[in-house]
Amino acid sequence: MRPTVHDIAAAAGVSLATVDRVLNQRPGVRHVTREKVENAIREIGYIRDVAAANLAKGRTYPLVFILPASDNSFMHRLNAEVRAAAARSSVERTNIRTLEVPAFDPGALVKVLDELGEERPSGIALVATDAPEVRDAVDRLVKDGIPVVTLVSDLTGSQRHHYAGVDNIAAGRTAARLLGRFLGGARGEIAVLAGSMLVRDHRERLEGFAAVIAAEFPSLSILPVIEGRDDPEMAHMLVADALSKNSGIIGIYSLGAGNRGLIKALKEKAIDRSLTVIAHELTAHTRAALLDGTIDAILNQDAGHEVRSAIRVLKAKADGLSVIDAQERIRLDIFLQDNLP
Amino acid sequence: MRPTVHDIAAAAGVSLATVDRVLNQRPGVRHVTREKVENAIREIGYIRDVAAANLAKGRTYPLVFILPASDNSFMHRLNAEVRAAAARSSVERTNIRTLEVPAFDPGALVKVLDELGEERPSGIALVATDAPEVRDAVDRLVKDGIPVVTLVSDLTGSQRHHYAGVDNIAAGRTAARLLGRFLGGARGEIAVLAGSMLVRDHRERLEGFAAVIAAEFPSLSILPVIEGRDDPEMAHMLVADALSKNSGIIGIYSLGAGNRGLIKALKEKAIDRSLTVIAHELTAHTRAALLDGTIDAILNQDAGHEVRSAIRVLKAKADGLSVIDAQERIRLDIFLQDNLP
DNA sequence: CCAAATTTGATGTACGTAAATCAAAATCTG
DNA sequence: CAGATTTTGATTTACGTACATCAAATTTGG
Repeated sequence: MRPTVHDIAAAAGVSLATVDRVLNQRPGVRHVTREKVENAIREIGYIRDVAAANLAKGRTYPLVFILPASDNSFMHRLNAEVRAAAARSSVERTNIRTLEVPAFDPGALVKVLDELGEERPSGIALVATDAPEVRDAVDRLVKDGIPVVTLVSDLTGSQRHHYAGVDNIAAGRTAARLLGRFLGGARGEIAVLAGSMLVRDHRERLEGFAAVIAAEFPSLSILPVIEGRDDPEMAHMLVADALSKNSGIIGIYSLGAGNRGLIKALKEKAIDRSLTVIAHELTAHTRAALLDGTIDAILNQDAGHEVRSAIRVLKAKADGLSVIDAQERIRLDIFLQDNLP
Repeated sequence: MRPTVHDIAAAAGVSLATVDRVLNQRPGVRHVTREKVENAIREIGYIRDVAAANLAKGRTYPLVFILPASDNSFMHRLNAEVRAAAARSSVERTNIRTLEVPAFDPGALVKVLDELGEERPSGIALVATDAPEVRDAVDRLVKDGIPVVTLVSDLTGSQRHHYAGVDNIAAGRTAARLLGRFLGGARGEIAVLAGSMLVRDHRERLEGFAAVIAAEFPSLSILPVIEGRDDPEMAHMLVADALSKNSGIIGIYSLGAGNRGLIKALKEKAIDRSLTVIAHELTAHTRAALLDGTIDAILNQDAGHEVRSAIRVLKAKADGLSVIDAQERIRLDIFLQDNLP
């Protein structure tokens, strides 16, 4: 049987009340006594029964998710997953609130973060806009003892407790190797469709992609990045245009959203050409395109896993517990026609 | 606030004791009263607080993992993950026991399963040997109300509650497409190294692999399967032999274990040849081979995820709760040099 | 309609922890 | 050393559920 507070009391030769004072850092315990109790805790290997403690405290974990107000399918998905998690709140003792902030607006994000500093929720998960002032705001929260997890997009050099998202440099590198290998030594040009180079995850994907292409596939050259602002219409126009003008394009890497437009352009302009296409994010559209051969591979991050992981980590940090690292690593999913879920 | 048993009692106009009798299916409640209570439960949306219930019951979940006594790195890994989970037992209220049974021995497995039917643990996870008598033994357990999860290898047509493992047909198909695409239309022969065609997961991988090669890569032909019994020595010998005798081999698919031997053979016999190699299971050896270019891609199933998922599912089933399906889907990991964990 | 059987209610204890109160003991201050 | 202060102990209640006991009410059978 697992040791209880009573066992600590017996082992330390003190009363239950004193044990409680030590465990919950309440005042009124002499230094020597406190140490006696702490030693006993260590010796008998006491671990607080979090379930019982939460029951006694009537504890819930108020968590806040800060998401950008972006109108693309991935953010919708993320939002839906947060709501799904909120629907499990009563079982998980969480109390989840979602705040939407304008995308790419560090000022707005900082404002929200600072307000949350007053409110002191049990944890905060945010899709970070990578700016120094945001980093500082996050560091203030962390210093204040509030668990912070970055979601999907990380924050350079910040003190955030955890990042629940994929390694985007690795994603870009993987895309490059897949594309390069699929093209099998052919010579030609690669078009890259991104949302915006202002977003850190897109920048990182491009960085990884370009590095591997340059180092390992010298017969391929990357055209100037097409920025489609994650917007299907715009992506459609820009890609169609590029395909019309440049007949040397043999591959496309779509590292952001707006793939609906990309696919439309491909179906219009490239039925005769055998383009190799790698895209990010599994949606109804990209899935269909993968199955009909318009797209060759899809790289994906599972929004549901990211949200659930963020919640697990925030709860654990709030209780000062450790997490199972391997469990919280968000993996890059690679989908071909054959392994779609 | 979440409704409690008291709220049910009030809503149904009965006493706490009666609610308790209904909730825990104790006798001595008239049919009409039982229905009144059940309606109240449904109406106010009561959900039992599992943490409090477990506390009151002093409940633990005795779980049994049945693993084959195979001496390959994947099974070692699986074993280690079960032990790691057992180490978390006190926190998770589990009580995990591992039973090793001879591999490929349906009789031994059935015997163990039948004994467990007497013992009635909270749940059983087993690496199934795909045989009718095993299926029947599992179905007996399920009929008896014991939650059963197959792990890594599934059991055809059985009533098991859940399968915690990858879709091996999809894995084989994925391997084929990767290999085919990487080879870019070249003509030649593909060697397949398996453990044994008696194991269901290996058979399925081959089945998927062969289907896609036949359908989509007609320039490739598959050589008769090499059965290395998941043994490095044997794999080494057989692969070296095949490479010596057949200069038409341009690709290799290793769908089982024993990759250490494969890699050794490749380094000895194929330094001059540009073979494309796809292997299963990420180990220290395959990882190194992937990084130095000996292997081109690794397909992997995460043993840790499989074990943790099996435990979550068994606990949920034991409590009659539902699981988050997306969370319990075991994904096929595809690793290239660039996205290794 | 009465006795027997069944159903229901009332109540208490337990699980492991948190939190509060009050009294007793120990320590410190002057 | 008295008195003030700090530290410690003892005890109680609570969280939401499980489970047991005994009494009271209701239903059933004859």
